[in-house]
Amino acid sequence: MAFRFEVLHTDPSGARLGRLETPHGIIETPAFMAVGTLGSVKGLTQESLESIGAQIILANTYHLFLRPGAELIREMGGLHKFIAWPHPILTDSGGYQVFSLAALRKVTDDGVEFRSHLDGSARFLSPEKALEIQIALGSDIVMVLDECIDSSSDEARASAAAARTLAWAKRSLNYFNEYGDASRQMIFGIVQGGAHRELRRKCADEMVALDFPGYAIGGLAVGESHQTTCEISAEVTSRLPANKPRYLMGVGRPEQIPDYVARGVDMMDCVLPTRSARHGCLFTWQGRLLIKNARYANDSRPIDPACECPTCRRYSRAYLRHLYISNEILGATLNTLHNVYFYLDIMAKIRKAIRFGNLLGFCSALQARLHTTISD
RNA sequence: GGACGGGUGGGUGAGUGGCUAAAACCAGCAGACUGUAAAUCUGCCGCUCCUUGCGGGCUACGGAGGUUCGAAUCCUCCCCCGUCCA
Repeated sequence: MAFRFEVLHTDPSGARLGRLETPHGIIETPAFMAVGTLGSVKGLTQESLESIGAQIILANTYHLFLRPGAELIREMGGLHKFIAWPHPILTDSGGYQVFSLAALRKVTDDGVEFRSHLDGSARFLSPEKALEIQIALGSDIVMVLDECIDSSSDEARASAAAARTLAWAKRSLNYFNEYGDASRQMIFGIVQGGAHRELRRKCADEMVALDFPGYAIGGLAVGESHQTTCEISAEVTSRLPANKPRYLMGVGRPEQIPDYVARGVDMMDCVLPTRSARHGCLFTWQGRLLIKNARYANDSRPIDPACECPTCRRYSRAYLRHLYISNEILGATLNTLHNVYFYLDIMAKIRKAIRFGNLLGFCSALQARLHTTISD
């Protein structure tokens, strides 16, 4: 069987240790997936991703559809070959762009009409089209097109988006069953419902009834409190089948990740480590470090003395600050390498904690300091 | 020696009587970033006082005088810089 997910161990908190086998490799869960929207984790080479143990990365259907186009990627032998990443890839459907590009799109029951941010041309993404593209890309995990809304949306709005997401999920599944290959790609349904528990429950139950091989929780961490994100996540995961992977989309901050894992989440992705790195915000076991701060001008220490990433093993804060201030590309690369390693390291430590049944102990130790900005 | 042009806050550089502590950009300082339209965005950036307010005082547009209720802006002289002519 090309895909196999198994839960190896469950922590008292509800956290799951698992492994997901795909045709391009195994993913140990809970897993963090670095975001490579355009087929590139910004600033990093595929070699460097491998060197820090990345097992899966994300790419984006909408963005690759605009450029270079799904057809070209298919001609080039598929996304894995095109980007020279022979390991697992998950493609997001473009559902998030429904949310983030609100000013440039129009949503109907049919699908989403986007005005391309590249050239202004009209582009249409339907559930079927999103699947067609992802099938052409050949990603290991494909996501259904969903309607992502602001978490402050009222119940009527959230209900409509959830209903649309559900209808689209059915169409997506039909399309995939007809044109896809379940031995080659795994399709995930996405639960919406805003910050409304009842809607989330309903959407989760109906999504489960469609019997997807995996489920995602979307539309969270888009403005609501962390507590709400946790509550909604717990609400949804409690309704999802235990033997299938759960993916909480778009989270989170380092100190929040264990909270999601404790709600039974197996997979996460977030632009925070990569974007923050480019913006000079580095994550450490002591909290966040803003490398451009003047206080690091002559600091010969590594970003985090407790970190064993390639950046910390070799380069000083002073040098990294210089690179950042001077706008040198290398700064973005080294910073990104550190932050992604840091996230992967958190996940490795979380998996270890789950194995020993002590995730909550790990959480409290971690969270006491991770939310701060360090100043030494 | 003569003719033009010009000297503005750390830098470049707008501004040609009050709306100017003085645009914009850069530099500097600080902050934000959660399925990436993001190597981006935001705030501060003369000194000082306090009841921290679209608050008060002081200093500031090469220098010194002057005109004016009011001058970076107009006039006079001086000092610098650039270009051209002797």
